Amino acid sequence: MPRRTKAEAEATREALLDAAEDVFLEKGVSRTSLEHIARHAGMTRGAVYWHFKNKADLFHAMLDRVKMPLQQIIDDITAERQATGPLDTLRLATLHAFEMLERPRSCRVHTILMHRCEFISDINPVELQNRLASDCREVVRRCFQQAHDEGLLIDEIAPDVATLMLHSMIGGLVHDWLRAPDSFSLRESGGEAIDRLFHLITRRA
Amino acid sequence: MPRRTKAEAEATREALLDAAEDVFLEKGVSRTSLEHIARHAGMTRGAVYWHFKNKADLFHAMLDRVKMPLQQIIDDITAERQATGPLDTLRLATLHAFEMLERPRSCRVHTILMHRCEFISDINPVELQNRLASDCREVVRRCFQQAHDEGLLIDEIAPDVATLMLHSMIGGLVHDWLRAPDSFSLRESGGEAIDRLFHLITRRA
DNA sequence: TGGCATTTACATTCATGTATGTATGCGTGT
DNA sequence: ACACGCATACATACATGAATGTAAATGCCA
Repeated sequence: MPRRTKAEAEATREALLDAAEDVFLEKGVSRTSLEHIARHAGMTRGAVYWHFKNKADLFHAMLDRVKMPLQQIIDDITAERQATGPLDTLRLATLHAFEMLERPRSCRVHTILMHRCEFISDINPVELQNRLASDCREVVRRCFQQAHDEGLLIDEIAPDVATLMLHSMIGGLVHDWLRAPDSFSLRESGGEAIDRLFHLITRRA
Repeated sequence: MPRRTKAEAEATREALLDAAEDVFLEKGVSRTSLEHIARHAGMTRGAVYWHFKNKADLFHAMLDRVKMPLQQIIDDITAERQATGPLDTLRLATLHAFEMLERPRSCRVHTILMHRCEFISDINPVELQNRLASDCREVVRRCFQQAHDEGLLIDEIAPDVATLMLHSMIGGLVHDWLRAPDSFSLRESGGEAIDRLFHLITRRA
């Protein structure tokens, strides 16, 4: 029964993307066919090929519905929301990214990106993450540099080292949590670890 | 020209595994066929099917040639090599794991495991890493608990939090480094970050 | 009625597994 | 020592299934 209204067509597009999230998450990207996705959404492959050029196109459309955590951090830092200083800016941006990640769709999509896919056509998530990571590291580094210049950092920690410590802790927490989201709360346990790190490297008054 | 000596047969087996590392690393696991691997080793699929049951079997044989970093850490900690205390045991075990990871084969295989594969038949690397991670976390936690009991940890840091901090930093460093091994030295930069973390949480005399 | 959304049908490609072919090393008997 | 026979270490050929992309058919809203 083809040809619904324009709004219904848009709804099936979203349903297809929802189905893609489900099946990708369960079976991995390369092992799921477009047939699987279509059937899971109650459609046939024809619907998929009408809305998307191919599997890679669908995959990227799925990615476009969420924001990368590192991109979120970059944006938050450059926006400097409610900053009481560069260290607090970094800390709040990190916690904000954790909150965003715990939203169901974000969690699903990023789990797929991290643990359920290797390559998709000629564009690979590793390169994408690589650029994001180095961009983010640079923004964080500038922030720590500013904190250092303002005398907010303890002497033992150089801005570069602080950057690596924070960045790796964020990456490790996200990576571990996405592998088993039920094993701990990213916002609570992860947030506490981040808080402790900032507590340790902040110069005490 | 079939039937080489037993030693030569073993050599082709190793050559096939070497080829698998190369091609998996370049194209990802799911996108490489056994034909690709065989051709890259100068053989045909017949050789592959002689030495291995199928792709999954070959993949696991490839994994068996290296040791998991987290397993290395677990072994080092339980062996307590040259320990001057629980904190130093943890620190040295971590640095040792970093050293092991920088060996070419280890680097290649773990890059494949982290960034070039999603599922292989019915056994998936995520589950494998998951069990290793929780085992390792438990061993590390006991070590930090002992350090706490001996008064080696500063008061602000509970053993559980220290465990999460160390574990996530290790995971993040390894993850980031494997994504771009040339961008920094795991042993040097990563080691410095780890050293700094232990410096920060150790009670000063 | 015409163009939009979707299904159905079809051709092609590709990886896999298996079956078969084949030449060689190696043990065995004498 | 030497020929014989077999198991070994591969290569080749083939059958199968699965996924992809596309073209034609179909129904429905406007």
